[in-house]
Amino acid sequence: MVTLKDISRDLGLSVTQVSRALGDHTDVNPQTKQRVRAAADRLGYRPNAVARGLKTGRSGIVAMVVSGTRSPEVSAHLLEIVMGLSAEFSRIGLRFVLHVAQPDEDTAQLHEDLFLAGGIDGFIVISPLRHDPRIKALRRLGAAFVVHGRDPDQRHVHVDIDNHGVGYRLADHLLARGHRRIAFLTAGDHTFFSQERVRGLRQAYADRGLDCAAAQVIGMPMIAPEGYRATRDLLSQTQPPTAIIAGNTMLARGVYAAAAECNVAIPGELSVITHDDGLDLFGTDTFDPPLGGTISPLSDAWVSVARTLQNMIAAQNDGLMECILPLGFREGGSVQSVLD
Amino acid sequence: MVTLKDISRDLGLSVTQVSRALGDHTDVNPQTKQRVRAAADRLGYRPNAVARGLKTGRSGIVAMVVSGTRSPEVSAHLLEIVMGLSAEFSRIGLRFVLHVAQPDEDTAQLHEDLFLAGGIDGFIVISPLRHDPRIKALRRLGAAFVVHGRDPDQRHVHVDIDNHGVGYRLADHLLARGHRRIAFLTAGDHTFFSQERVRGLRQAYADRGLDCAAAQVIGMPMIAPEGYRATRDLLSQTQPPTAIIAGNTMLARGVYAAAAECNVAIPGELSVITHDDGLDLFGTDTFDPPLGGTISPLSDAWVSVARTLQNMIAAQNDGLMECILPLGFREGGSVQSVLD
DNA sequence: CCCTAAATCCGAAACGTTTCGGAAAAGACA
DNA sequence: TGTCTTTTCCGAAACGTTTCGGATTTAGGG
Repeated sequence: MVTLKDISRDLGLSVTQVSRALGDHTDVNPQTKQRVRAAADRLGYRPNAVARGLKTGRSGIVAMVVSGTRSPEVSAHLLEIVMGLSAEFSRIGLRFVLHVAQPDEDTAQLHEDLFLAGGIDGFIVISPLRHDPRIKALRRLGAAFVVHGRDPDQRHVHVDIDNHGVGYRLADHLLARGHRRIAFLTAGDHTFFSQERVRGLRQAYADRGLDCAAAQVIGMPMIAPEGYRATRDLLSQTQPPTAIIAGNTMLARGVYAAAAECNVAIPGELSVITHDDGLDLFGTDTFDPPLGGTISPLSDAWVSVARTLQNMIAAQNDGLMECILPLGFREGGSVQSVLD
Repeated sequence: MVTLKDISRDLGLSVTQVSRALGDHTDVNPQTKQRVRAAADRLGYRPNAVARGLKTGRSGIVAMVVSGTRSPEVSAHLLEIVMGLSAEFSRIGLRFVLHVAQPDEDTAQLHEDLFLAGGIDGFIVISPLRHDPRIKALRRLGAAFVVHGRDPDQRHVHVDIDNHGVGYRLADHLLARGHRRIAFLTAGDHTFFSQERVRGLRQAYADRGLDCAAAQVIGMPMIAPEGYRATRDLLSQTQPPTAIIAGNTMLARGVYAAAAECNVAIPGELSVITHDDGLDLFGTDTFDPPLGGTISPLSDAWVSVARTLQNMIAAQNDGLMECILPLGFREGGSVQSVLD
């Protein structure tokens, strides 16, 4: 391994000056810098991240811990998220690594172990639950971390979207077109984002003076097979809903499949609408008819997540920060009015 | 952060003795060990992995770099692999992390950067190509790594199965039951394992004095949609094959789907057989009729991979090691004889 | 009571880097 | 010539750990 000392010996300089030259500090002669850089190149010097980490207390590595899963969709979704985060972090000079835990492993403990061992500057937490134990652990440890989403039961830095707005706008879009019996396929009640969306939906009914009892809120894992199953059930009711809100595009995929199988035309006999997180996988443009709804690309979220975490690491910024990303809307062709 | 120095001060001992006590060395009084351990517990001491890494040159972290992908099946497959490796490494006290590269990123360069920065003891390489650039880079750097699979163009430590045997046994099993027109759905020719399997298949024909021209070898990405498409094509031939060998269970899934859609009965009108890597996802018991073929659980491979890498890291073992895992066979109910 | 060996301890150096405080040299100005 | 800046450099300490070599104490054997 080539070290600073090797370069300094080669050049007859002190280790100090070599370090400062490579770090482009001010108090080193410009042509000395050149010589040092040349020598470093020639000898194949690579700074030792471990030594640097010991001295500076920073490794340049951020991590995310996720639980393994059996669902191919969840895996694919997860990996696309990881790719997005990875790209964003490498853009700002940080390295992003993933630790995949066993499904039954205690991830809060894992975060703690990882943090206390040192060598990890910060963490990303996604899909927080209410009273999320990972967040609790990271807070207790004083670790730098940012959450994508929000746990209302604990204060923490987060990047999120306006989920109340998502529920409101999706419902309102349907209500404005005469729909009343609306089914809302969403996550279980253990997640805040789902609670918020439901609240938004109810608000939309209320703002129009309507009774939200006409809406059916159904919680489930947000993957295609569940959307399929729920839709089959819904369509076999005596009074099936005229519109379905799918919490994400995977659920929507299931809704489309079930509708096709039941010979229910979209949007003729059933309107469908979703929130689209902009992942390639299950993109709304792969739907026929094209799927409408709110849009907020995750790729935008990752930019904020990465930058925010970088700030926290650099500045020990303890001031609570929150970043709510804007919401778009795409008309699509999956909704039809039921007004006369 | 609680350090050895804190403990030593608390106990009136030297840092040396504290370190040795916690390391359970011989020349420290048993009851001193107790005191030290108690103090460490009480103060909440956690060894600093970075400092230890600087001193020992080992971090206890092994990594795998993979390219991101668009295919949900590949993602799911990958994540299950990662879970398996993760479990195995954590069992032997090493930490396994994943770095997901962009699809267009140079992974060989990434391995190099990661290694030269220090802090990573070894690497896992899966799905090697011929003349694999990652292997070339790791060899050049003298890094510890083990490959699952094999690149015959370079010497390296690897854990693999007998792929010639896989091809041979699968083909032989069908040939013994009278099949001659056999389609073999496998990976492209850029992978050694596929070449070997094909060689095995040809050998099986030859050993029976048969002309292997009756076999169709078709290369493709080994995922369900491709298996589906290929099977549709095959079944629409004027003389369709009487048996299909699917390179893995994902391909087999596609084969089953296509056969069902074409109203071709398995095994009545079409025999199917596969190599099963024992992943939960697409397990052979989820097939109807149950899918037969060779078996070699990847979970077994991970045990070897982890242990081998551990040895390499510990002992700088440069002696070329190779580990060929045994092959099982499961009869299943997906093959029928075409003999009179 | 002395000598040796075992048991138990400790100081100091090392890993490779960053950085603080100062030192030397050179030029500017009086 | 002497003083003051500016430029350019360097020694040494520090991060937290492991480990080598030696030091001190205690026990055992004669």
